[in-house]
Amino acid sequence: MQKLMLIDGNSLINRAFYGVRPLSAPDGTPTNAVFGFLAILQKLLEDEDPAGLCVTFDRKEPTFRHRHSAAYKATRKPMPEELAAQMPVMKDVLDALGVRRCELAGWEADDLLGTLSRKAAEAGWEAVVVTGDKDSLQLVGPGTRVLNVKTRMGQTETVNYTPEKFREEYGFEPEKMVDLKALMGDSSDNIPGVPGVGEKTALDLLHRFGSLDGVYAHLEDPSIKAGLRAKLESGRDSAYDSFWLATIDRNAPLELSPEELRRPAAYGPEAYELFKRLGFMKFIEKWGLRPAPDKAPEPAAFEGTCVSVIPADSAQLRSALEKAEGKTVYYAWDEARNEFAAHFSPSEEEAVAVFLSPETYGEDYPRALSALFDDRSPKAGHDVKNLQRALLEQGAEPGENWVFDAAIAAYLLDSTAAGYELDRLCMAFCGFEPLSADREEDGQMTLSLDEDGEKKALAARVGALASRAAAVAALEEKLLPRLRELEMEELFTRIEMPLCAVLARMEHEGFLVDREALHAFGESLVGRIDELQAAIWQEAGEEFNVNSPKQLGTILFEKLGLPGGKKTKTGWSTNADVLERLRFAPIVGHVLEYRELSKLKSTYADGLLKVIGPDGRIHTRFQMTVTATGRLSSTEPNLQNIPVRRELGAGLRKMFAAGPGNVLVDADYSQIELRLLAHISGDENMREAFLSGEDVHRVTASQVFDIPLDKVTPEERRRAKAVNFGIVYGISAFSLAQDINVSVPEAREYMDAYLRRFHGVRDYQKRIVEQAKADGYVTTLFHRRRYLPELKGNFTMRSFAERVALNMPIQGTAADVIKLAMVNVDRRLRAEGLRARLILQVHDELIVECPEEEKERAAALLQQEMENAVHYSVPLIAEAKWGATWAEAH
DNA sequence: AGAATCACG
DNA sequence: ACGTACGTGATTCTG
Repeated sequence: MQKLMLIDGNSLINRAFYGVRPLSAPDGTPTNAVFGFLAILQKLLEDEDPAGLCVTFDRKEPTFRHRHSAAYKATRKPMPEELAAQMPVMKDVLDALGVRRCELAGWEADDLLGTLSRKAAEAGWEAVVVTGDKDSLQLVGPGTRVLNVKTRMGQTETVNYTPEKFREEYGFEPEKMVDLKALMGDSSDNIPGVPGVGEKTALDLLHRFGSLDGVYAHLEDPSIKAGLRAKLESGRDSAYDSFWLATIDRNAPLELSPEELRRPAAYGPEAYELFKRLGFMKFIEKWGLRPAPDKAPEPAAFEGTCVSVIPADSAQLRSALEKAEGKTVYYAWDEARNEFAAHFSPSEEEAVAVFLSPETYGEDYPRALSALFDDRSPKAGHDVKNLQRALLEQGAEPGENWVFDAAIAAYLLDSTAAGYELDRLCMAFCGFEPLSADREEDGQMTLSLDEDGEKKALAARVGALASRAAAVAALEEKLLPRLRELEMEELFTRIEMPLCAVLARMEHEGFLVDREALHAFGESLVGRIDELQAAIWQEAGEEFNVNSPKQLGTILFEKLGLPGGKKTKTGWSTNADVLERLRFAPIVGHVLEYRELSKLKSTYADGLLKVIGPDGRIHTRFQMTVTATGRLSSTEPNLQNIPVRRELGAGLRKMFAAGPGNVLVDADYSQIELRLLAHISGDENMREAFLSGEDVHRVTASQVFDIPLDKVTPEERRRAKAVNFGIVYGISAFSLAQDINVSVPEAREYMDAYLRRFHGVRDYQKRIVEQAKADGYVTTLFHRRRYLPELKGNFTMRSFAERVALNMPIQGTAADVIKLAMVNVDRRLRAEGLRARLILQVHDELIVECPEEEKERAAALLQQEMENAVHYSVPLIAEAKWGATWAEAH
């Protein structure tokens, strides 16, 4: 049977709008809802592959029904301006894709969906109605399904309502959806229903009496309590009016037949042009959109002479670079081939590209590279840290004076963007894509072509790399002024750019690990893991995969009947929080230990062994453009989450060691986030706590529980610590209660007491949220910013965004501060001629490896630079220790 | 590919 | 009434 997909345009674009991060076309038109809509559409088309497609829209004019309803008084909520501005774009997009739109004055989108689905059924097609609202569920029936689309945290999920599914969920026939709405109403649709009757009551009434009429026919039924009966009696008119309002009219005067709604076989060039203009790279690729054959996209033409130089020796290289003196040089590299290009403009009429390939140089390649990156000019690139690391791996010098990184600039402008690849940035900021070097194809070309062909292939590689370098120049022109406008030039120039080289060297240096000890540790776990598995199977009475939460849940909560609340959307929750409460059952203790050990074995023992380099060291990769707050992250492997909290796991840190004759110096900030909260909020009480040098959690306990400082018990301190953490994260009483295992009212008392005592913090919280709502973003003390579009969303999203608004300035400023400290530490270590080198950062902790004899100086230097990176109204304290291993030094 | 879990600050 | 702490990454299972 052929499928006709009917989409409720208004409902879907609304879903797409909320919770989608801000996004706009190069000309400034907001496009986030359109983008979100397309993402949903793409998934729908993939899943369902319908033969026909139509999107319906509401008109602004009130419908016939609205005008004639006594109950319909309230005006509809106006569409947010930002969304309304996107409706014309939405329509252009659908037209360009050849998707039929349908709207009709005086008729609601629902009526059109109803009418079209009826026509589909009559023509022998299956209708699939897609909507985010529940009203259309009344259309479910033979030949018509409804896909209910929900968006959660950017993810879309659909519920497929067949008649069976509907009956299973609601317990009555789909057409009785109208009766349900008539009773319970629908605030989003301005359907009043019976005042005082909600979903629960309405469902119960329908299950017992079958329909609205049934309910009113049995109004005197003794099972209906007097209060409810009174509500039903006084709400009778409203209920029947609501019934009429909620009924979809499947006979709208529409002339469309399913045949006319067939999808086009291919998308035309209009779609390409429009999507390019909007910056929708992802969809151009996904849907294979192509420009009209006669006008392939061209980067803005360069009027002037363009010279490509492939120097054959260092003399030629030197002379090629002469004219670069003082001009910014833009670099690009090809990771797979290890080829590098420099691009610069000696004058407005000239452009020069210098290209280096290992093929030409052999052993001299490092020296040639060092020359290409010498310090006669400021340098710029895209993903500079990785480029610098590549040079270090080659044995070349990346040079100084790196002034611009397109990826980092774009990240500072929007730290929650989907990505910062060069192509994407070009498209978004300059409106064209650079030529990209398709590496694999090139590789095959060179192998199979003759000499002349090889020259062509080489020219293509040079061209592609030069074009990428030139793209960086174009991006600098767009991004740098914007960074200045947002007051982030300092952050960019003084912190992020110099940090690239520091991180490149840290990655290059790596962290020595004891391979044998790590292997032995892993092996030592195997026996116990097997024992535990056997015990678990025995206690369960059957063999199953303990690693499967699903199977484990079934065993624990169904077979063994342990008390467990359903938590996750796929079934039982079996996380440590849940299991910890069930420790009385021996099997649960065994599962917890099994989990602990298998985590250590798979992620740490086995995982780390896999990434030890030939030099015996682990070279993590620090990501500079990942986090929303400005922190670094660490991957392949992640060295920022090596166990420490529990004894067994902490043993791993004995295997992270200093090289022969060396020692590790580990310095960490004490309570940096709380200190920054004290400074940023200006809370006098909290500042005094830090200035006094007392343990801040004890001070907090003494204040919150109103007891003398020396009477604070360890348990009170523990709770106060949890309150402090919670405050930094923007806590609710519920979560605090959960965390420290007290009742919700009790947790609320703690929080109230806290905010009474630290009213500067309370004022700060209020202030920052208001500020965020007014601006749409929050910033750190270094002006790093994070946009918070979710502040405009529903309750859940808004609450989340409010917590982020509280936390980001604190977490983000801490990130700024330690980054600055790293730049200063690295600079001083080198200036003072020490051999000590930074090798790891773990958010508030820096690790240096140095010769034994430098340890005191390195420790002092670390502490000094960390404590003096900034001078705020609360001192920052760092403590440095040393040892042969990470375990000893921390 | 997404969900669940758990390691860290 | 809602739904429940901020920021990450790796591994494993599952559809």
